[in-house]
Amino acid sequence: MTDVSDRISRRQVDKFAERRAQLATSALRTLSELGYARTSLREIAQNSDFSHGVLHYYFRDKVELIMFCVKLYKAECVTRYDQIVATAQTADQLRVDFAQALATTCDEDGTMHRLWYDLRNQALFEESFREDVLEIDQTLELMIWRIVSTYADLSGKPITVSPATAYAQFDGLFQQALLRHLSGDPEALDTLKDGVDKTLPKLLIP
Amino acid sequence: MTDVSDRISRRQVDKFAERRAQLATSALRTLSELGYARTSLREIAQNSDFSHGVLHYYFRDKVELIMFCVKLYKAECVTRYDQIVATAQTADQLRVDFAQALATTCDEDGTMHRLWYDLRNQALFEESFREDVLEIDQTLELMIWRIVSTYADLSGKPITVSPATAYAQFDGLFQQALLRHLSGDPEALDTLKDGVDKTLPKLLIP
DNA sequence: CGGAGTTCTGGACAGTCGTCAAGACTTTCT
DNA sequence: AGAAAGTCTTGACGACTGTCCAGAACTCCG
Repeated sequence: MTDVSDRISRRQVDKFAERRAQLATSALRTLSELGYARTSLREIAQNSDFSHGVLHYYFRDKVELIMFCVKLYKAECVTRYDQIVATAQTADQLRVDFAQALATTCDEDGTMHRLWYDLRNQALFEESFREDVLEIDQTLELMIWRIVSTYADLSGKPITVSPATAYAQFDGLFQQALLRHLSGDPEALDTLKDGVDKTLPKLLIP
Repeated sequence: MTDVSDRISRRQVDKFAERRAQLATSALRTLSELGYARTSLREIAQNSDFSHGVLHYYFRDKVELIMFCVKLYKAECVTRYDQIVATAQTADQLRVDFAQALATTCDEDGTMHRLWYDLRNQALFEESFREDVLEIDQTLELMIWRIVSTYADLSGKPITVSPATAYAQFDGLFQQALLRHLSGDPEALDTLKDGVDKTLPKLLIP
């Protein structure tokens, strides 16, 4: 009896979550194209297989939908960099791979990443965004910290800065590169790689 | 053709420009409070001494008004840091003053600065914003570069990074601190100062 | 004073927006 | 089979937006 109802409810929950993810995935296309402010629920629905009303069936409001979208993207994004940590054999290789990965992300996922920055910026104004934004920011900081501490291990030297400082520096480099890159600057990606190349070693004692 | 630019050239520039500045100043209050997306022209007018119609008498559209506002703020902002360069006697003093100035700006002008970040972010989506945003960004990069190169002179050591990299790092630190500070983190400003303290010396050859 | 030029008001317009609810369609259970 | 629950569509609502404009109010000079 309880087994049956459990299975039923679980299956329905799965289906519910599945459709949420499906809607979120198609919403991400629109959001990354237009940004938070200019994206309407009708526009999202038009770029999906459903009508605009269904969004309120699966999400409480616009904010919940968008937060869900960005978390979905970020969760997948972080794993990509952990692979670099796992496969790196030498400090130099890690440094090069990391710089290349940031440049590739900037190039291929630039439109997605600008959405993240857009949302993080909204958190500067709207308090309701802050909890989720800070949480995502924390996972990114930890991701960078795994890179840096692995680099330190491979180099055999201690780190001199805090996780927050390390993250802020690379985030600044990436953001700057993103702006230049989207503006059509052909050197943006190389400048990014150069910046990372120079910055990473300086986080350790020479 | 009655255009805004016509009025500028035809009339006594003084009075027209004066009112533009007056409107922009009062608009800055609203903009820094609500951000780009949520600020309407009616809201701006309500926080000024005029009605909403007058904004289109002095500004072509919303974009021109907002750009004018941010340029106004940034012009004043940059000068504040040049004073530090002018008065610094030693490298250590410059480093401490710079770190303190960033922390003070973050604390006192945080709401203004988040507007700048908001606008720079819009440029990631809207092409029409990019020209002005890149121009302002350039003046900020140069401002940081004057700090760094003066610091290098006083230290007697050469710089190892490009202006773009130096600016990106400090900008990242500031932005991170701003988010934490506005979120109520009491350590945000100290973390910022610590990050700047650690970052600035590492831009030079040890 | 009077009229021309300038500045400002407040309403109208044509949209867009998020949200909601009534109902239709589909799936699942009894 | 039919009932129940779940899913989705459609249209409507009020609120809000940037822009424009007719005309009131003001300034200034002859």
